[in-house]
Amino acid sequence: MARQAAGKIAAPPLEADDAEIDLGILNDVIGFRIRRIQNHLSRAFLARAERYGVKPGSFSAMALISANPGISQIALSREIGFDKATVVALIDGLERAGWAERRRPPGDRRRYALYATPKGQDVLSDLRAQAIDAEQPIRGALTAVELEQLFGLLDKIYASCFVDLAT
Amino acid sequence: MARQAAGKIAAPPLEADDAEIDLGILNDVIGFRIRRIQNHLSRAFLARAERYGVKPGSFSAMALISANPGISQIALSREIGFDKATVVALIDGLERAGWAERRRPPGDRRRYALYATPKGQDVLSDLRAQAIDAEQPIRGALTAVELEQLFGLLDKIYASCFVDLAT
DNA sequence: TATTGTTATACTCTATAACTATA
DNA sequence: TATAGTTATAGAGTATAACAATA
Repeated sequence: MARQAAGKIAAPPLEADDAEIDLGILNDVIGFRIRRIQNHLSRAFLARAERYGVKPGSFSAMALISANPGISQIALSREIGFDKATVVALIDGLERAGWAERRRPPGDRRRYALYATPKGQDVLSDLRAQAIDAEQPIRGALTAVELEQLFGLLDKIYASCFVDLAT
Repeated sequence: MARQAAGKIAAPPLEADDAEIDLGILNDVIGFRIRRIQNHLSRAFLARAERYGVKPGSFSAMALISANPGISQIALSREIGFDKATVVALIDGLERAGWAERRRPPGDRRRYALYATPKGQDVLSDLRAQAIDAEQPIRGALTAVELEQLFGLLDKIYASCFVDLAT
């Protein structure tokens, strides 16, 4: 509501526009409501992580590799929702940065086993801090109970995305 | 089941396949948890809405135009998070499809006032049904109370994205 | 034949910058 | 000078398809 952002000249006397926009039917569409939040979070995180040179997906990839040492590229691609071909360039970047590495596992010479390097672990730790920091406004606006509710709901919701596969 | 974290001795973990992937620190990152849900919803909706020829943003744009008759392109761009230049092509498409139209309002000949056509209203109604249908698995997995909790949390969360502007 | 990874390619989406016309 | 809209352009991001190596 308070328009005056610090530092600038008097706020442009925009007509009521902004604050009074009606979402209409979008109010009931979960996907829309979630997307605008995700857009904000994404931009806030990327702005903070800029100096690390992270690209969309590389943070997620690093986290998954770190948590699942030896994971294959194809399993990784499924988990982050990218095509396997896209993951190739992603891992190339991680290797160039020295954050992760490919190793040939003894059993199967088709696949690569992915591992995070110590340097990668450090960067990941920093990136996690940036991600949490970017979400601080949200965490600050919710009570501990609400935050717990949120994660519980996200659990249920994500699980529900796959139930129909079994029916 | 949890394989020794990155130990050097740790035997090559045979791929634990999808279901056993550990999210690691991503478990605590709201942005990641939200994004994977949004990805699913987005794809489910686009698959259903394919035959309408909707592009990303056109459903949101139609809903906002319909709920805010006479809205300007620039106000619309702010609301859906696109650049004003991007909105031009978006509205071009909506006009070509006969779903929306630009009118010059009497007061200010710089701006356009956007309106949904009757045909646009009909399509919007269909699209809304598709969106809700795409979300059906989620709605089915949540109780009425949980669904209400969800919308309440989304309200609070989105509002919190802007509070820092006032500080 | 199926699976993992790679390459080459093309397409979609979106922002940026410079411009016009109104105010 | 500031705002609404437009155009042209470039870039990021991603998928698709064909392929090689291995199983």
